[in-house]
Parts: sequence; C-alpha cells; structure tokens
Amino acid sequence: MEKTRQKNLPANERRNVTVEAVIDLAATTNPGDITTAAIAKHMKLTQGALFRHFPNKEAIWQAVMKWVAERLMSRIKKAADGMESPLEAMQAMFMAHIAFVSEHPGAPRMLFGELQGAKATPAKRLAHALLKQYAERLNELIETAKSRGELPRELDNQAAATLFIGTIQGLIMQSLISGDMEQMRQAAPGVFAIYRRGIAGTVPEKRGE
Amino acid sequence: MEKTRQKNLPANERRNVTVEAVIDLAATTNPGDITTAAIAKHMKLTQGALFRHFPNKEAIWQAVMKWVAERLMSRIKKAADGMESPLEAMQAMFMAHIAFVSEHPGAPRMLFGELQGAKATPAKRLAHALLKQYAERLNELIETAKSRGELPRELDNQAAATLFIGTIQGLIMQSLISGDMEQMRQAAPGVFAIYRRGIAGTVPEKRGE
DNA sequence: GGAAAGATAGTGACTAATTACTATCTCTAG
DNA sequence: CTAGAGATAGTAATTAGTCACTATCTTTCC
Repeated sequence: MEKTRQKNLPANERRNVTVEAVIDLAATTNPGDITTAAIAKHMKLTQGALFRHFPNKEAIWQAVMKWVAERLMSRIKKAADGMESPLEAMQAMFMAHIAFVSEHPGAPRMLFGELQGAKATPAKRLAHALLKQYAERLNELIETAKSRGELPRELDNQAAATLFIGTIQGLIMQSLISGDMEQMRQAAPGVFAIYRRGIAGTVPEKRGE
Repeated sequence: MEKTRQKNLPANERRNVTVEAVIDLAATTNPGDITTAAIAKHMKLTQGALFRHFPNKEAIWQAVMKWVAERLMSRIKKAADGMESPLEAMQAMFMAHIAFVSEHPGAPRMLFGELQGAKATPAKRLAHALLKQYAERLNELIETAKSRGELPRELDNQAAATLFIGTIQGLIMQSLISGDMEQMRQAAPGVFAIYRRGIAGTVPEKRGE
C-alpha cells in the first residue's frame, strides 16, 4: 500500500533502517570514521534520536555485524545447497560470497575494520564467530571431497581452507582499493579456476620420506 | 663516538624515528586511531614538537608509506634477484613479502587502513603506486615463465597476478585477525604450493573419464 | 681557544572543532 | 489522551594544530 510517509517509525523498524544506513555509509567511508551524526543524517534523523533505539554506538555496530553474518551465511548456504559435488559446492560458495560483497561493499569494510581493532568488542566477537563457522564449513566440504576422490588425500586441509578464504579476502581488498566492485565479479571465475586446479591437481609423487 | 645521550636529534633523524614509532604503534593499534599525542608519547616527545618536523599529520603518514614502499620493494627485489627460474623468483618474492610483514606487522595495517579511506590523500597515492609496481613486476615474471615453458601459455596473467597478491593479502588479513604473525609464516609454504600448482599445473588431461 | 650570536630542537599550555552521549521539551499516531 | 518517537540544545572528552618561550647545539670572530 501507499507508504504513508510516516515520520515516526516503530522502534524495531527504525533499528533495521539504522543498520542499512550504516552498511550504506560503509560502502564509501572508512568504518572507523562513521560518526553517529553521519548515520543520523543519512537516515534523516537527528543525532540524539539514534540513542532512543540503541544504548550506545557499540550496540549499533553489533547489530550491523549480526546483519552481515546472517545475510552472508544464509546466501552461502543457499548457494551450496543441493549441490551434488563438494567441489561444485565450494565454487558456488565462492561465487555467492563475491556476489554478496559486490552488492554490499560496506559489509567487508565493517568486518575488516572491526577485526583490526586491538580491543575485543562484542562486534569483534561476532566477526570472529562468523569466520570460524565459515572455516568449519569449508573443512567439511574438503573432507567430503577427499572421501569421494574429488580431492587428493594428501591435500593440506588447513592450507586449502586458508587459501580459499584468503583468496576472497584478497579479491575484496583489491576491489576496495580500486573502488570498483565490478572488477571483482569479473576476476572471480578465473581466480577460482586457478585455485581449484591448485587443490585438485595431482600432487607430485611422494617417494620415501 | 660515544652516544652522547643527546636529547635533540637532528631534524632528519627525528623524522626517521617518528616513522618507526608509527610503524611500531600500528602493530597493535588501528591506524585510524593513532593520534599525534600517542606518537609523541611513544617516542618520548611532546605532541607539539612533532609539528616542528612535519607540517601536519598527513605528512607523517606520507613519510610512513614511503618507508614501507621502499623497504618492501627492496626486500622483494633482493629476494628475486639472481634467481634463475621465474617461478622460483616468484616463490622467493612470496616468502620475502611474508617475512617482511611478519617483522613489521604495522606495515600492512597502515597500507590497508590508508587505502580504505574514500578521499585520495597523498599517502593513498603512494600506496597505489606500490601496488601497481608490484603487479607489473609479477606480470613480467609470468611472461618470462611462459616463454620458458614454465607456465602454460593459456594461463590468464591477470588472474594469476591478482591471485598472487590476493593470496598474500588474505594471509595477512587472517594473521591480523588472529593476532598471531607466526601463523602466517607457517602457513605460507603450503599455501604457495597450492598456488604454484594452480598456475603451473597442466590442465588436467581429458582422457576419457 | 672561547665567548657571543645565531640557528635548531623541544616544551607546555592553549584553541577550535569534533566526538559520543544526555536532559528536556514537543509532536504524532493509535 | 497518552506513550512512544523525534527535536533541540546541551556536556565532557578528545582531537589536530598553534604559539611564546626555553634548552641545546654550531658557527663566527677576536
């Protein structure tokens, strides 16, 4: 129906809008430099009003991280679901992750920005949990792939998982730097192809040792 | 000469000390949160004195980026020098880069932190130039490797270079997150092995299957 | 050789702007 | 009518940058 241009949003809704505003801002602004005033302005509110819905700034960041974690994991899970081969599933995850990031460039910036901080904030804990969950999921896939003969037994799980995540992070970083998210989408398939060949390729015969 | 415990350093020296202080601080502090007061304190100086040697904060960052760029490129060049095979050279560069970062954890933080900013500061331009130079060097190596038959002609140069840098950035990111730089050194060889197989590996023979 | 003069480096106290956060009043929707 | 949502106008803390002054080195010239 007609959006009644209502000024006063219910608290719950207002919190959602706030989170989206932050993600929006993070697309172009260094997360550490995002002020409560900037957030409020971006959603056409006064700065003080923000604190009716969040006890402090940290709570805002926490809400944002939760949003990112939920959306990203759901996207990735959906992409990998129903895939027969674990290698195909990994490829789907890779692409889904890239797509998500290119739709929400602010998301990785928040993640990285928060994780760099020295002190352990609640938001940081959320980010950590996200990464851990991600790594576990990868490990399962790799193991399944091994048992199906899609990946060689000798493959170093740890290195493979590290490289998977690292590759994505590297792509993100470079897009962040160039400021062009489209570039990432284009580079992704070629990059994953190399990665896939790297883990699947036959390992040189191990003699003796 | 006996180090005369002199308090007043010559301007040039003082600038160097400042840069080192910043790199030092960046190892444990989010670069955006490094204040001029913190820098001054870390080098046992008053805050005001800093501005006798730098016109403003931006100039400090610029000096730091120059330091990082020079040291890193020199290390990498030295490592690759005298290498017969380009693939070996790439491996040496990879390891040298990792070693440099693990010795100066503050360096990548400064780089990434600066590059994330929206506005184009002089420091950011320096960082950009560094990355560009790096990519060019990689491209040359890849081309040479191709002409020597060490890499397949069909390999996508762009993707290979992107993945090389991306892999390093990813490793750095994960070490930054875990706070353990040693981890990166340990993971590096295995990760590079996968990368190398990925670019060099013959595209799987399509025999029957 | 050594004081006087000039140059260089550092101090400590200040400022103007910006920050997260709060107290109080006003409006709006149900 | 009233409770929740927003506006207005604060506060204390922190920030980069300035300034008048002092301490320490270096050069000059008798």
